[in-house]
Amino acid sequence: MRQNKMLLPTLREVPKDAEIVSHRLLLRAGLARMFAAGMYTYLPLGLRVLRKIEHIVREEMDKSGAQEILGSILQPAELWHTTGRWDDYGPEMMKMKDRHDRDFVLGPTHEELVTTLAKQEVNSYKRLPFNIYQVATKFRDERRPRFGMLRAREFTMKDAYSFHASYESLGETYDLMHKTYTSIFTRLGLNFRPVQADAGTIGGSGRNHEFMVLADIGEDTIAVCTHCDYAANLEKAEARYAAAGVAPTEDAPAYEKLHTPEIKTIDQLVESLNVEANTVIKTLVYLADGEAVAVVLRGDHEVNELKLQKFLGARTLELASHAEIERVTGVPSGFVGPVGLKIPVVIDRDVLGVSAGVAGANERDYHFQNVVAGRDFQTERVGDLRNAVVGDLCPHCEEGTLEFYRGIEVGHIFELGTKYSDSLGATFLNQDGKAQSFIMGCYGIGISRLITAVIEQNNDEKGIIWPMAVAPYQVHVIPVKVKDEEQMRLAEQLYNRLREQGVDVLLDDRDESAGVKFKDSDLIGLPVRVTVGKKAGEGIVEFTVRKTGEAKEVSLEQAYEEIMGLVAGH
RNA sequence: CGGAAUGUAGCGCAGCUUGGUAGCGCGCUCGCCUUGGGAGCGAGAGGUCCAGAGUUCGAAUCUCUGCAUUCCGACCA
Repeated sequence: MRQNKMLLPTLREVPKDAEIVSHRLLLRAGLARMFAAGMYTYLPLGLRVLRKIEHIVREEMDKSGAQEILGSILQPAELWHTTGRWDDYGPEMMKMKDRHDRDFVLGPTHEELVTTLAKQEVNSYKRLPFNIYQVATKFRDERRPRFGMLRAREFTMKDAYSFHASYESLGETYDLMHKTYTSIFTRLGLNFRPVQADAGTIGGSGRNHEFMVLADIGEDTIAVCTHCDYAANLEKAEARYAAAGVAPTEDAPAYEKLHTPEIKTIDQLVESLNVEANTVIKTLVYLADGEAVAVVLRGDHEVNELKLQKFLGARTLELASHAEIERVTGVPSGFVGPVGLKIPVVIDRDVLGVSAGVAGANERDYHFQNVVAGRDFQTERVGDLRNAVVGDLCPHCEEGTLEFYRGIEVGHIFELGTKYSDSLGATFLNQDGKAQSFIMGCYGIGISRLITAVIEQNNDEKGIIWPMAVAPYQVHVIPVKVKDEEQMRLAEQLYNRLREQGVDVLLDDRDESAGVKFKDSDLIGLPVRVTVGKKAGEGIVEFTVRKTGEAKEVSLEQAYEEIMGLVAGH
């Protein structure tokens, strides 16, 4: 491609609404433009990156034996009513009506559609297992689109769905997809981790893993063991309970009341009573399916609402407001405690290790000290209800502790089981001649999100540093002075020769100053640059690797050989 | 959905307090000059000042309402 007429609008100044590095570079390097929150137009350069990522994903999926289809994005509401997800997904879905006032959905994911397809077209165990996928646009009406393309309302996703006659078969395909995803993200040059996660509204009965690209701007926190390969999303991460830390209750003195006017928060307690936060017993009030329940935690811990919801078996869970707290407990928030509390109480197990704690007295402006779990309040319902914290013991091995990273979720794989086939009545005849629900798995990759992830992990103060595998062009050829016939002739010669060999080359044939060309070249970040300058007459050019900045003067022939070596395999 | 900020030329911003001819830098067009790190000189083009209503002789500026974008949180995956 010649740069002169290309729609490649690089920006010198940073658009003020872009805060994170990848978003700024996306705009500055002329890859895409935003027209409304969470909606982007890919420009030529950005589209090439998207296509290259898609290509790698397709190659690896095809290699795994999966078959590509393309489903309708517009879907009738009935499908979603049948599985109950019209309500479960709720406002996250883009909904619309046609001229007959019938409801439709712009698909946020395609389990309903593909399961229905299988129901209609496959009716024998002899056709199983199979795995079908598509690369398609998805719509989600996000409450808050942000971070550029990281959380968009319209985005490109690869989604795959596998169908099986047995759980063994599902497990095999799940493992294969795990391997396939690992190959894909490795080829993209990403630093990533597969982690255990929550299945969310996709649901499912079996295993599920998220593939996380490590990056500070990631929206998720992941807990990783220092010793073994345990890694989990914080929403899911367990901490091994150190039972040895439980103190004997007999030794503690009886609890007594303290006057603590206007002392409501843990921080205030820690300061005014001169105690450690880990000896404070805090009590939060939640509404689980509308019923009040008190959650008791150590002062330095945070409740994990997913764990709590599962522990309670609740369908909905929300933190009670100050008014509701006072209504159900009779005490203003800040002074609620487990001793003598009237509403049901659940306790995080680490509270059992607090030997003589400080807790709310269920009376305005008073706390108790020397409170002991089991002696002073009931401990019938105890569980792991808190977020793991740095330094917690690994739940998986004997030696490690947990450390935290931020991650961008770029893939998620699920063992679904029969959730969708059951509700949609998607069955096949098994070997015994009986109707059986398909056993399913599903596997997603956020293709457009990967662009953000790649940029986030591959940039410097000058711009993007594309890995060869996804670079929009592999080589940037820059004649410094386009009016110099010698320079242009040499540059064109290299450009044409590389193109004939199938190398993606961008030729900067703009009549711009050298400075402008170099700045743009660094910003766009193609892996290799060949500068044709003053020594063009001698057949000498400069060969530069963007990543290392390493530059050397070589003959045109040497430059060609170096490039062919670097692009080999891509 | 709660909190905060911002909206003026393609991009980045000033002007608003104290109402009176809409400005700067970059980019863009033309000419000259220049071509190894966002050059220089000269001449130009480009604006419903987010929208609507109000106050006023007069509103980018004051008031109200709405919309949009961004950030924090909640939420989602």
